[in-house]
Amino acid sequence: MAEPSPNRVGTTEKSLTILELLQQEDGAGVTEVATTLEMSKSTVHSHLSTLVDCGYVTHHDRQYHVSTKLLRLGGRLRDQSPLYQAARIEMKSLAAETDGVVHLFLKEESDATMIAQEGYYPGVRERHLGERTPLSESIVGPVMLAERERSDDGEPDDAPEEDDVSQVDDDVRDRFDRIRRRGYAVETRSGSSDRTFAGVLSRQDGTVMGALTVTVPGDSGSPLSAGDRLLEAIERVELSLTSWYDSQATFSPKHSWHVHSN
Amino acid sequence: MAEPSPNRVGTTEKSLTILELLQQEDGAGVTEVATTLEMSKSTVHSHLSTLVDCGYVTHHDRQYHVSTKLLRLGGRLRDQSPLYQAARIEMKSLAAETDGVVHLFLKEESDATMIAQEGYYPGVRERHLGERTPLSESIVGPVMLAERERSDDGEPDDAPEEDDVSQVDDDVRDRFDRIRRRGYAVETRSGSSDRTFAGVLSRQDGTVMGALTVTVPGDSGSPLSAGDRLLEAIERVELSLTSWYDSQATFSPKHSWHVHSN
DNA sequence: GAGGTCGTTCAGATATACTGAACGAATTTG
DNA sequence: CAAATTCGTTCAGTATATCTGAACGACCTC
Repeated sequence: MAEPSPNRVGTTEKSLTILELLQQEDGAGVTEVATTLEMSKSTVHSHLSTLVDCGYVTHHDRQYHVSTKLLRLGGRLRDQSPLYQAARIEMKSLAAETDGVVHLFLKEESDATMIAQEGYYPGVRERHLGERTPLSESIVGPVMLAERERSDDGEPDDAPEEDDVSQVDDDVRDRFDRIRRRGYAVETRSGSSDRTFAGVLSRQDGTVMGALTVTVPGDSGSPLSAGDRLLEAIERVELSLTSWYDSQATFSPKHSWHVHSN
Repeated sequence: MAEPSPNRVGTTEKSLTILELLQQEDGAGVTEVATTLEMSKSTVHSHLSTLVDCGYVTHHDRQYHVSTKLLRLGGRLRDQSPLYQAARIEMKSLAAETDGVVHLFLKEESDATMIAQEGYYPGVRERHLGERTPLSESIVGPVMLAERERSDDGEPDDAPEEDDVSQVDDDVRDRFDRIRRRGYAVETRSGSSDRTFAGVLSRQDGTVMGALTVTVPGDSGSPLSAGDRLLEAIERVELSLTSWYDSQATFSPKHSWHVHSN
């Protein structure tokens, strides 16, 4: 919490800490925040009043809750992203045809963030909106890493960065080979009969933008059709995505949308 | 912007203003923010560094963007809400059976906030996640106001509050009567053949929690089935909702979830 | 290669955020 | 029903941390 703070910061950090505490506890009073964060009551009151005035916190009945403004700001970030716009239609049809749950992930550095969900059935693995999981822990990780290796084969491009893919053992490498040949990865969670199919979304130049997954219950129809259907959806999303980028590039070459090409 | 600020605030307000500017412009540089908000470049740099350290802003390639942390915080607020949990299953089935788009609204004071969407088809009215519209402008407004009037008839309950329903003309009153008798409202937007059916979600005691809407294309099947199907879904959601509140009330009578009973 | 723009850093001066105590109100205890 | 406690809020003073302005280095443009 009390970082060495290489840059110059201070008051805002406290306000945001309070905000996140309200999120975790979902709702708290002044003294509760003050004792938890070891701050003066009056200080907490000032910060909370500020957050209320700015619309980030509500103040009903002596309890402070985070408001829906965070959802609104984050939602517009998502809605404006070309990845979401390109995937929207396919997510709907993919979920409808497979009768499963479709998740859209956005690649951020070495993590994958879930930004959209379509479909639902009781008992399905709960993924939270905006949930950020490291690539090494999620199923989208292997498929992204495998895809990256493939593009690296084509052209050395940039530096290999900070990832331990260079020294993978043969076991993992074999798995990557399978994923690469098939185009998607399959995961069967322990304790559940659900199967999750995950494929990567990348641009024409090979940069990975995100991933698309579809989870179907174990007792659903043909097990292979979901994977094939996923590949079709991915192909269409990538097509729409590249066409969007082309139209943007020729129009206004200002700033490309989140091209963390590193 | 420079409000009279009845309370004591200051630095945090500036940081949040910068954050919202980054959201609107989707991404900006230091000088762009400084000139827009009439602040010193070094000041803006400090605030942006703070936001980056806290994870609310990313800093790739000389451009500052809002990160997905806002979506994550807002998403957890939504996922934990009993309204969303109760409506999840019904939203899916309602969207699937009507082949339309289902929106879930949360009532906040005199506004309705869209917190979840299920289904999609090209050309449908775009509602943004977290979008907050006054009750007077949206279709969910009349249905909520009509429902409130009905509950007011039953028991005077609280004070009539600040709303101009008391002096509505007969035209509006007739519309309310129709909505009350049917249970939902229908809206046909100009320039589109889509029809939106909106119904209110309320607890057993009559307090309005939110609204559920389903929008179907004009050329879809039977026009009435969507409304009937909506009523079924609402009934089930309200059932699940009240049972959730009962289990919570008997378990821990600490703080009820967002009971803006006023 | 020169001019301009942009991001970043640094030290000083000013403003302002933090502390502590006290008040009123709501809630719980006896 | 009354007393005591808890909680939220307000207020003035002090010390802190924020803001300013200029200067440096990097990047892009002409």
